Amino acid sequence: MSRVLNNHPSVSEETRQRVQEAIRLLHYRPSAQARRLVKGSTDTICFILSNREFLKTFHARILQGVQSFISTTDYQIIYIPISYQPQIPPSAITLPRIITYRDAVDGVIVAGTNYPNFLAALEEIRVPYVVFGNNMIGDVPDRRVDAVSFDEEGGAYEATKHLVDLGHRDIWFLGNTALPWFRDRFNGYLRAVSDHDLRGRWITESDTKDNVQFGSLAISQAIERDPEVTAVVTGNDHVAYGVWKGLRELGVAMPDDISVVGFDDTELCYLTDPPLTSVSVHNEEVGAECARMLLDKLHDPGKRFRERVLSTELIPRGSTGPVCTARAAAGA
Amino acid sequence: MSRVLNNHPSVSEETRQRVQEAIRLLHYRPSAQARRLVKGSTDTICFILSNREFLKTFHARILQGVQSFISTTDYQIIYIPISYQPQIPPSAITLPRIITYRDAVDGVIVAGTNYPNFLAALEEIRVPYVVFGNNMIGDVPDRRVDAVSFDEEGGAYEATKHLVDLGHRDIWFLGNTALPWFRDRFNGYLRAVSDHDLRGRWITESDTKDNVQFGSLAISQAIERDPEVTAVVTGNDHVAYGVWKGLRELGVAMPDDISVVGFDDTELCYLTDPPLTSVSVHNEEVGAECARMLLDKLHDPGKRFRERVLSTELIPRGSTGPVCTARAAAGA
DNA sequence: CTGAAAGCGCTTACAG
DNA sequence: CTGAAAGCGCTTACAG
Repeated sequence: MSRVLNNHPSVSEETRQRVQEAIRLLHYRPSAQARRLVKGSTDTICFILSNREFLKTFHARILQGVQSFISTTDYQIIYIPISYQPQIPPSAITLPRIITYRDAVDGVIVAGTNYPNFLAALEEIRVPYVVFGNNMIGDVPDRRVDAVSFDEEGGAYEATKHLVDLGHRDIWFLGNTALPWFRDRFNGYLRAVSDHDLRGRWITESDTKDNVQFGSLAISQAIERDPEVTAVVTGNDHVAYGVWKGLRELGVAMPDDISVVGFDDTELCYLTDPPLTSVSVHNEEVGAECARMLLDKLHDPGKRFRERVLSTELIPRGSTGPVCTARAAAGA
Repeated sequence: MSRVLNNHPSVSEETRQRVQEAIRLLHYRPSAQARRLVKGSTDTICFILSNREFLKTFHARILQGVQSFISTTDYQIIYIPISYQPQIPPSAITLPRIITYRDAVDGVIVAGTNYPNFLAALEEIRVPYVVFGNNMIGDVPDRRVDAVSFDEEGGAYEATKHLVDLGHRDIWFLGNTALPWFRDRFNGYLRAVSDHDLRGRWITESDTKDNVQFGSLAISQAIERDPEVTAVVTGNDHVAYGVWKGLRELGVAMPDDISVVGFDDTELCYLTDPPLTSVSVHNEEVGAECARMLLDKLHDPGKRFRERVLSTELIPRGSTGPVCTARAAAGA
């Protein structure tokens, strides 16, 4: 019967029919466990979300990318959120039970916010894994991890350049650089500003963890300190949304007086008027790339892959416009 | 060795030590498959998201609830998005490979948007399942499915009553009732209005699928047709957000001139000024309840559970206020 | 308390 | 082309 189930070539048509008839009659369903035991593989990968309160849209899109790649194969995805302390030694981390088995999952995709100690713990039990690199905090010491990232720094560079190309010269950066990813974005901004011989100005410290609120506050401070400002690059869409709100309260028009660029290309972009220009990080591609890399590793155990960095894409929308518009408005 | 691993009582301390030493030395990790084969159970449940483009926040919260309940047990969750046609017969639906096995998953939680044919297909292969009931479209014919829902109708009733209690008499409902869940909410609104001898008015048709846009349009139409309107109940937070935007453009103050209630208690509630009063549906509790019911079923095979309906909770915020404020403002 | 054996339900050479 | 047997790596009575 096994041969019928697995489409073995050497089965006579008649036998095949008979067996399939019996299968139907008996409501037979094969045992996945027994098959896996003898096959030695599980066709299961694990998507681990670390240190996040729940699966927000950003990571849901990554998971979606993983899923859409994986769905072309026979693999399936186990979803596990975990949390752990950054400081504790690897051996003190309690790994999810399921990955402590030798053959329950073939490999792991590690998303969420992660620290080197967790990766070390995975190394210890020799589970093949791929990391979503952008939210890694701290360096992985001596070895190159297999990671997929998108280019925060390049995205911010592009965003800034977009404003420069529109004629802006007085461009601020608003975003709390205590967050590592905001720091990379800030660096991209700095490089772009310096490449174009402009003077950069910024607000990178924040009392609040609420990025929307930070945005509103920061833009009013920026305008106060620098009434000539015509454009801002923000740490993410939430900050940009806050900026939009702040501008409305101040009676400043976007983009006529001030152009605003967000980052992450979230749903927030469509909640402002006009919609936000933003940097899309293509989360689904990131997820698909994680999945691809992991499957490559599974087929080629022990092999190390270089970090793969996906480029971002600026999506121009109504929140950014040529600087002349702003001047005309100011002159009117 | 097995006895050591499974903490069998009758193992001498010395033997235990020796065995664990060997386990460490050899980097031994047990085989999940072999154990499951002999145990006969998988400790795996499957979270199926039907007919959705991806895991949005609403369902992510349900999944989170499932997860947080399940994490107190030894179960794990396989995540599978699927899509199928509502009209085709059950036998024509391609079920995810994994649940066609007899012992790969112990049970299934069905979320997303679902139709009776899919449930029938699950019945056919005798997989224990629990359905998230609110997004079921069409009735399940002769038998009671095991489902968990929240009370849309009651939530809308409560929202409307909240406005009545604040003194509002001219309350509109805005929401496209082509969507079944909006229809239930509309019914709750109607019942509340009728219970308080008020005349209800509404806009329940829409050309656009964009609820934000619908909200903006609808509120301006409502005001045009009925300048006396002092409050609106909306289909969900997106509609309410659109209403807020529309009000700003019209120069109408919220809540001073018009009070607004949203539904779902999403992140949007904090994006308006002031924040939206909304009806929380406690997604995580819904998820946890699905998980609890499914595990109950697994322990008690064949048992049918009644649909469990969880109550919603009105979360009052700044977008609703007493009607007197509005009158005072109008008089000023 | 512990060793040795049976058995879970498959797949896959091995004979015929 | 197909039947019968070995073996995957565990758990759990069964002896001792």
